[in-house]
Amino acid sequence: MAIALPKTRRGETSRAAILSAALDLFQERGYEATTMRAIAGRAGVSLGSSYHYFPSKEHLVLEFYRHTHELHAAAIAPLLAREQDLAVRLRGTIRAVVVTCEPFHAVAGSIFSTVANPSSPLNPFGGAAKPLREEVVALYAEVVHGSDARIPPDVAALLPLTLWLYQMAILYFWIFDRSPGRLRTLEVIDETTELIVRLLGLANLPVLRGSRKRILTLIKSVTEQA
Amino acid sequence: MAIALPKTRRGETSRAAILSAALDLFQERGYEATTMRAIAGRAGVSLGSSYHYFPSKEHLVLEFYRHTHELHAAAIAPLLAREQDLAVRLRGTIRAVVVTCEPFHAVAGSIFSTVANPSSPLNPFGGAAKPLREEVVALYAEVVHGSDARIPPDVAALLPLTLWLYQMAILYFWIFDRSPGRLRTLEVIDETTELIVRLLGLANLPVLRGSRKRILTLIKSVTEQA
DNA sequence: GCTGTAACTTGAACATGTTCAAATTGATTC
DNA sequence: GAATCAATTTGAACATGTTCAAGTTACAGC
Repeated sequence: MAIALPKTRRGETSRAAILSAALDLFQERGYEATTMRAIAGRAGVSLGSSYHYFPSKEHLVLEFYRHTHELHAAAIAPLLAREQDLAVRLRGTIRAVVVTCEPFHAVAGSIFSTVANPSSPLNPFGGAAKPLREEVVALYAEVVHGSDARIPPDVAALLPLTLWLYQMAILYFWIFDRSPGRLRTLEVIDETTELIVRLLGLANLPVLRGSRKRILTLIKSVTEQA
Repeated sequence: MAIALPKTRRGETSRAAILSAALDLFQERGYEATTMRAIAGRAGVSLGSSYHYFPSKEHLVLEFYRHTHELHAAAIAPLLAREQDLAVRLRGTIRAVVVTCEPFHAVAGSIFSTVANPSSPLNPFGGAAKPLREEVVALYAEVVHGSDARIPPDVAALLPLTLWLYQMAILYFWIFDRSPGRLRTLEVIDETTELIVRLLGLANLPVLRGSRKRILTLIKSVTEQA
């Protein structure tokens, strides 16, 4: 069960070959159609060896997820370095998510459901995915704090986590999107990012103060469970 | 693949026995721990017979879902007949969802993930689950329209579908809730239902008009995909 | 060079969802 | 009552994720 980190060069080679074969095959055939035997076969190792480095097929998905996160982070680095406007930063970041994931669109459905399973070790609220989740949340913290938007501290504290949830919602929509060029998802992104930024601007209105407090308490309560 | 509806009394008996055995076992052992062989065994039929009436194990989950929906609808009927206040109706309805589902809490995780899988025939946005989804949406339409709340028509038109989404979100939270008596979920329900009703009251404020239109367009766009 | 040990590798074995061709049943028709 | 035929039932066979005990490798210490 425990993940065995390779301790020799030979082990590193094997682990890397298995991971690389898995990523390729997931992309080529999808998650379910990729068998552990096929992964082992392409990696040039035996079936049992795969289980030495990855406790289950699901754990290979986690690596897949990490892979796309790294692509995404690299893709938006220039934007985050250059741009100050929050709406532009947010829109660019979320657009980049779906652009980065586009090659995996056909695969994404089964992967998402694997990850959404609360009893899976991989579910984003749970233990195994925690390091990766924190990386993504940190990325959204940079999106927010690197902007020139003036956001009340109580809102700013919870915004990155909320944006991470928002990203997951967009991805779920994207999975169902069959429109050419995934245009509908891009439209929804443009709409929602603008809406979010606008609502952030309204958060200081007296009439919304009460609701804002409620919402913040709620988000804190919901997320601290994870 | 096609679902075979029983055409003889004998077939009806078999189908009913399989379904009943499945519901019992899902509750006793959970979804994954229940094997098709165990279902067939308890139902007193052979393994192959189960597949004559239910194309897959997942399809048995759909029946499970339908079962809880019927329990839920029955549970809230008195409330809906008596009460006029929207906040009370909504809170009672959502509370009843988690109360009804409580016996299945341990099982709910894997069931939810099965259902959330976009490539599953069962996913709530897709085809096979459509009739049931429409029943649930209709139930929320009754919650809204049977109240004395005065809601703008454009909002009222989309509210039931939105509340259905809201119910799914609450259920997802509930699945993770390990607090005694599921108190945290009940708290979140109280908070969110009050928030929803309050925001509905604010929807007519001029400053929110623009956002309201945006939000409605968005919800329509998101849901018509299904 | 030898030995011991930890790391690594292997593939057979197992459990379980699913398929399918063949067997059985039971009602309808003559 | 015999023939027919669709509905139903059966269980063996298959694919695949996972486990595990046994085998192999390679390096550290002598």
